[in-house]
Amino acid sequence: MIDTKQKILETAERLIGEQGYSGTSLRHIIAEAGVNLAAVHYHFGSKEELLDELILRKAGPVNEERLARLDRLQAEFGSTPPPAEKVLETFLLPMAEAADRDPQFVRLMGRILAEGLMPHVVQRHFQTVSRRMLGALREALPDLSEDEFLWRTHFMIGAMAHTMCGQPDFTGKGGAVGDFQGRIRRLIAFLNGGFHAPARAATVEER
Amino acid sequence: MIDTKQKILETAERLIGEQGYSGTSLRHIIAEAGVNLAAVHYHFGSKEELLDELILRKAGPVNEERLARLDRLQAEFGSTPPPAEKVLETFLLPMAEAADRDPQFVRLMGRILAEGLMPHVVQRHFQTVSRRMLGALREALPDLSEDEFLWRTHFMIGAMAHTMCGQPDFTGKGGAVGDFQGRIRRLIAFLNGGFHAPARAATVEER
DNA sequence: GTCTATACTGAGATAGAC
DNA sequence: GTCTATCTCAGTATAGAC
Repeated sequence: MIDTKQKILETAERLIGEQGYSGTSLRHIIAEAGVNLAAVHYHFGSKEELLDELILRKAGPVNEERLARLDRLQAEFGSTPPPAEKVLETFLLPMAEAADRDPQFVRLMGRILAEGLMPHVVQRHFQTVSRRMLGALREALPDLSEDEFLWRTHFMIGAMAHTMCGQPDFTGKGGAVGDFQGRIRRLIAFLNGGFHAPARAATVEER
Repeated sequence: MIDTKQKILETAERLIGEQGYSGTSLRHIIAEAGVNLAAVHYHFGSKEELLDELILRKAGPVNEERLARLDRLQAEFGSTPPPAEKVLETFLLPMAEAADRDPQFVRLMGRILAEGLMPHVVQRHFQTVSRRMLGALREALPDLSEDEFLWRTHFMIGAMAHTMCGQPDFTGKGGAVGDFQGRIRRLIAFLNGGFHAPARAATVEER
């Protein structure tokens, strides 16, 4: 049945989004999906390749949207590089919009990034978009040293991953659980401030 | 042998720091330490409690140093709240100094935070210091709304965790693997910029 | 009190029957 | 394509040796 593969994908996405990759066993997935354990290995090969397929299906459209928006942004600005905040928006807003449509997926991606698992899988699906985004960001921030810039993108990835898979402890008051766009707009403002901060480390230790 | 417990702790710290908590089996630990599997459960009860003991031994002194520095900082400033950057330093620098002495531990802690595992264990060891730090940070940033402040601390945790357990991809050039203090000073500058960013993402840059 | 030997359950993976 | 049976290795539990 073609349904089998689809049911595995849907169930895996939901459960991994809820409990993380390591926290979700194939046996849990197949029980909820009502399929046989060996079917997973027949259709995907391994648990890791199941995740790979999941990422491909969900992240692909988002990454295409990102590249399209960056194209438009750079065309709009012509020869002058677009400001960092605009670049951050083309990178982060498509994900936020996808998240409000499909919250499971973004939590899944956040968990993958945060857990640091399968870097080769992540790299394969995101290296094109990340190379272009970081290039555009670099042009917007020509005054930063190369090391400083790389570290700040590292900080950005960490903040982004953590934001994708969780929320702060709103003790007492509920705090909007959904509303990824609002959350991501806050993140963009924060990151923009961070990227434009004076680089004092560079003055303390020279490189 | 009393050495058994110590050997388990040392080996576990090293291996978990290298491969993560989930990626390190007890059987790998006991093989390297040259002890029996059941000895782990005799001394610690479970893999999770072994990690708990590890965190207690290593994070305890760092957290005491953090609180002591915050005390001194607040005493120094009297009734006016110390600026955010100073508060961030009292929170982050003790960890960086410990890291340059003992790199394994900070990578271990970063992995725990990033993997999002055992939140109750993390909470128990860090709730005192985090409550005081966030309180001091809040006083330094009275203009932020409560939600905005909470989200920004969330971004901070993500950037911090990611920075503790990894480094950017210095393609080609090596990039100092150690030097946690330099890395953390860069992070402090970045976070300080983020915390002081205008609350709503403006269409036009103003910095 | 400390540790060893051993067994139990559940994880991912695989071979082969249908 | 699907399913049963089985393999290895994970964390855990316990009885008993010293």
